[in-house]
Amino acid sequence: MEKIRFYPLDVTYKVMNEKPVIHLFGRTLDNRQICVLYDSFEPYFYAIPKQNADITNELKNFRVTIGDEAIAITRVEPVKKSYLGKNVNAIKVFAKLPGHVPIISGEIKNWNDIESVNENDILFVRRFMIDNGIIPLTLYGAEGDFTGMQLKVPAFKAEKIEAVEGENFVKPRMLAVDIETYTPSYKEIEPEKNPIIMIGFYGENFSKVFVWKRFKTALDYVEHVDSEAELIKKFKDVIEAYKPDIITGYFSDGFDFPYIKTRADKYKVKLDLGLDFSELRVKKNMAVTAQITGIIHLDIFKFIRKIMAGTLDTDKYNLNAVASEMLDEKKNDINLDELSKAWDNNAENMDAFCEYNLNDAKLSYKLADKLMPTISEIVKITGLTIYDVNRMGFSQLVEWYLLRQASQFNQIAPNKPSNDELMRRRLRSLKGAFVFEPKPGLYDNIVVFDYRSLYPTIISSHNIGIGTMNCSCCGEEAKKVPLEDENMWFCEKRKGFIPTMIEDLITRRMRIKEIIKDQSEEKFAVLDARQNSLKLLANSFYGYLGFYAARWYSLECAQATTAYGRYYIRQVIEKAQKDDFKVIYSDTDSVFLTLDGKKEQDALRFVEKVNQELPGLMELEFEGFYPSGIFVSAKMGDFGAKKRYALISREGAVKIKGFESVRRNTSLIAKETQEKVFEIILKEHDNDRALKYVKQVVDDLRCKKVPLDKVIINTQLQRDISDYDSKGPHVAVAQRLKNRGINVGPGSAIRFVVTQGSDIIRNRAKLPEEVKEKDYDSDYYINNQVIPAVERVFNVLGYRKDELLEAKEQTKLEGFF
DNA sequence: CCATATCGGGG
DNA sequence: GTGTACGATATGG
Repeated sequence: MEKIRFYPLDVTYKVMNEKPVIHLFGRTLDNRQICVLYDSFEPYFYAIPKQNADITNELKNFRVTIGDEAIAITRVEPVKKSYLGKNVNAIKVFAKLPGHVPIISGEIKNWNDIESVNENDILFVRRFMIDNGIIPLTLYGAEGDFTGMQLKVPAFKAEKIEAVEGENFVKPRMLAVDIETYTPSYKEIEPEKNPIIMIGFYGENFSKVFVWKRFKTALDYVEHVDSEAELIKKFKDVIEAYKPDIITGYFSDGFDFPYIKTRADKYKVKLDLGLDFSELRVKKNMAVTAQITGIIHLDIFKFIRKIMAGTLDTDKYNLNAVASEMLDEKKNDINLDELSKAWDNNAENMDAFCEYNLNDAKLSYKLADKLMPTISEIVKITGLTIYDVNRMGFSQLVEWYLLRQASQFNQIAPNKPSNDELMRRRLRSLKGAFVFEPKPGLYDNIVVFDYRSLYPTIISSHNIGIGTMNCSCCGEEAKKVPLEDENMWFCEKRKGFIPTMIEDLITRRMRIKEIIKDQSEEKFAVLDARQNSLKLLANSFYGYLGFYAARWYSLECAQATTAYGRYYIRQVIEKAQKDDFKVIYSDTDSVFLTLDGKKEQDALRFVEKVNQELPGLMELEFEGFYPSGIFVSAKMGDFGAKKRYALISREGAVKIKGFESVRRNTSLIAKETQEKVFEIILKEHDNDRALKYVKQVVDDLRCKKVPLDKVIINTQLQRDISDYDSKGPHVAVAQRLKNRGINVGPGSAIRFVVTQGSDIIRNRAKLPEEVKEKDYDSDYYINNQVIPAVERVFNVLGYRKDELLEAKEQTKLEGFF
């Protein structure tokens, strides 16, 4: 027997000799790839019999024949478990193969003596990982022997696998991939029809771009091959030679890998990239995914959109926007429409496209590298593989965290809802947070308080969970949830499963926050990623409880959470008003007030006072002081709209919330004007100067001083031109493109400028290329773009719309004389 | 107005 | 693979 130590990265199983064999692909402590095999884990699920029913004999004798295969229960084991707050005598039902579990459980779940069948849909590999405490990226020791099994990496058959002390695996070997395809302007992307032109790779000390035509190039990383089939073979060779743990790309689940697969199939090139020689698997069901056995495919776009979206400012998740914000780097500025032209034209002037291709791969690599600490921490908290974490949303991450913990806490997990139940749940809604509408206006000396992790701390502090709701042990004695029309309470004697889990996440995070300050830069990054992941997960619990497809769904619990939320925020408002602060706005967990002559110190003391009376982990925080802020009305009425304000910090940073300043169908000039107006009003408190600024822009538009590129409006066709009934300007432009023989379809980006004239707008919408510099319609841009963007702000300040439009003061005319 | 359909990312 | 996304926005009835 030999001993090895290794880090699992990707886990699968395979049926061999009628036995499921777990394959743990990973790296050994001395950094070699390995596959650890384990064949002693049995598939099982739970059956909960009705009270006093003894079904062990029936289960033992159970047989079903599917095709010519006889399927039986291999053995049963009585177990004492907890299920939704109650103790139950359950039966662990074992099967020979994972595939037998849904068959057996499906057959027996309707038996009269069976209350329910549980955990019958937990994937075998995940079941194995939970039951054996396997967490990817952490160190394990295995005892066993190397076998002669044919894999691309050494195979080690383990008799025993156990966690051992040691550093975590932090530097997976990563390779980023990006392809460019032949796609003429305004044509759709068609993998069946159009070839891949080039494939770019970026890794550690590795930059390559392969192209299948020959041309002169000054770039040393460009390599030529003779056909697209060769190119695809090269793709396989590079991956096999580089031996990455992770292959990453941007939207590679949905684009690069499916495209490569389609082209490979066309040429009958086998993409047996898996470490077990299995082929790249592209599954085109609901969401397209691409998977390679033993190598983690990380689609970094998916992770960013699903998990990081809330922490980013951008509301577009294309590579350029995301890289700009996260890396402060951009995509190369080229016109991709020209690529296909250059390709047809003897592959001349290709260098810029090769650079573009490599840069995209590089950006994906850098994004994946930057997010690796966060991904790794989510892996360690949930125990899922990187591949799985990459493809799950918050509710699934919470669910798998709970599933793993449930097993540790001897809980049987509730089932996923049936379709009927799903429909019923979807129809239910809950009362949300409390909002104190702001009175529109400009305010000075603003202080903002907010509850730190309001909902998580409520769930923990008030013991909110399914098993603790309306318990008989406390009954009417317990403190009631502040709901008007319902009598609800949570146990005050024993802590529930859900609140225990969330409390654990919150306290773990608090401990990290305490020690994080005096760490080296490297340690800080890891700890910061960990505390952030803990926060992300804790913050998802409330949403999870109210999520219709959740196993631990409980709208009652979600309702109790928001009820307490409303209660506590109202408390702050009332107490602040009693202490003579002026409350101007409040939403969910934050309160904005003005000092009204008092000092910042008074506000700090107020927070302390409130905190003394809060239960458990709940805490009100002093978020900040702002010398000035403006709250704006959504409609033109007297009441402010929620979540629409702009604040300026002491340092002069303007924080804009809730204004559609970056809308797709807005021209640059409208966006710019809005931003500048906020800046002038908040920084200089000079409304007249802000007004003058707008008048100047209006004036510049009238005199055509605003350059053409600031009046271009970007839109995207949503469907086929013929399918539009009402033809907006962008549809009219698309129609004209089509008439010219250019194939525009859904997804085509249409840029246009509204030009002068007396015709209806859609007939005056032109392509920017067709418009001369000063040929745009000033009135359209003034009245439909710039004025609407700033109108609300000026409304609040007591200006009327027509004042914005009045001509600039006569000073301007002096030039005429 | 509410219900249903499509889109996102990618070239 | 003991599986199947999701939330926003645009259009249609």
